Amino acid sequence: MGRAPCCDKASVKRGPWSPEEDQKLKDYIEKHGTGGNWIALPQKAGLRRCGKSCRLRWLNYLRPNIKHGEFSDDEDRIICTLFANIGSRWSIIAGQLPGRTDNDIKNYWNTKLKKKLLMSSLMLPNPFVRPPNNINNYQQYLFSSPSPSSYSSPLPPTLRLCDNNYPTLGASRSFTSEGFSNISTTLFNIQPQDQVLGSMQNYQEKESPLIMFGGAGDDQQAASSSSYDEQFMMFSNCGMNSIADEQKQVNLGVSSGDHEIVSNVLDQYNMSCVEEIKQLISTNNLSCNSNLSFFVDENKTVRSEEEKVLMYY
DNA sequence: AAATATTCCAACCGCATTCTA
DNA sequence: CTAGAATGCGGTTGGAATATT
Repeated sequence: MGRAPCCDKASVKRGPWSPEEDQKLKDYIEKHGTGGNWIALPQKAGLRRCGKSCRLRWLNYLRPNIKHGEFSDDEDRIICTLFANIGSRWSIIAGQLPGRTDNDIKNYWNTKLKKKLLMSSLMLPNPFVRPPNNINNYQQYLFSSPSPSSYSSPLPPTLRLCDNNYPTLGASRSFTSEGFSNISTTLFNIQPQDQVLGSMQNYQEKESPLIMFGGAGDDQQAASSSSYDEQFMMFSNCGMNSIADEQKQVNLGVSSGDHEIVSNVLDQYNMSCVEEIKQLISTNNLSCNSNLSFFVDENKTVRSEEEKVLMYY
C-alpha cells in the first residue's frame, strides 16, 4: 500500500512548463497570492497542473528576485563552508544566499562545486597538520575530523605536504594509439614546503598513468587527481590507512596489463619485499580501476586487502 | 557530418514534518 | 489529542544542450 497520490496523475500535465503556463501562474499569484493552498491553486489559476508542481515552479523559477547564472566566489565559499558543517541541508544553505533556491544550489553542488572541491582538496583535513598517531582508520578519521571551516581560506590554492619529507619517484608512460610507450621516471625530492599537487601536475603528462613511490596522504590524492583516468599506482610506507602503526603499505591503483611495468619499476629501484609484491600482483587478477592495498606486517609478511583507495566522491 | 558520450538542470517522487479540523 | 491533508525537503532522473570521438 503506497501513499495516496496528491493529485490525479492522469488528468494533470507534467514535464516542462510552457511560457503560457508560466504567465498564468505568475498572473494569478501576483493578483491573488498563493492563498495558502497550493493544492487548490492550479484549478483557480486555470492550470492543468499538480499543486506541488505549481509550488515548485513558482519557488524555483517564477518568484521575484530569483538569481540565475554563475555563482560568485563568495557564494562558493558560503556553500562550501555550510556544506562542511551541516551537510546537504540545501534549504538552510539557500537561506544564506539571497536569490538562490535550494534546487539551484543542490544542482550546482552536484555538477560543479563538488569537483572543484575535489581538486582543491577542501574536504581533506588540514594538510598542515599530521593526523594523530592513534588513528587506525584514515577514512573514519577523514569523515569525523573537524570541519574544514578551520581553514584560513575555504579554498586553499594548492595542496601541500604535511610534515613528511619523502623522496618521491614518479614514473609515467604515454598512451598512444600504438599502446603504451616505454616507462620514463623522474625522481622528486619533495620538501614539506613544496606544492605537491602543482609539481605533480607539472610533471605528469596529461594522458599517462602514474606510478609513484613514497609520499602519503595528500600525495595520494594528488596522484589520483592528476593521473589519467584514475590510473595510478602508489607505493608508500606511509599510506592512507596505517599511519598509526607504521606498517609498510603499498597502495595500488592499477589497470589491467600493468603487471610488467610494476615489476620493472620494482626491479629498478630494489624495493623491499619486491618478490612478495610481484607475486601478489601476478596472482591477483587486477582489473581496470581496481585498487588494492598491500601491507607488510612486523613479520615481513605481505598481506593484501582489497579496498577502495579513498576518494571523496 | 554523424554518432556517441557527457554535462547540466528543471522537474519529479516519495518520505518527513507541520498544519488543521 | 489525533488523523488526514498540505507543505517542505532532498535524492533522483529524463532529456536537452553541449562536447568529444
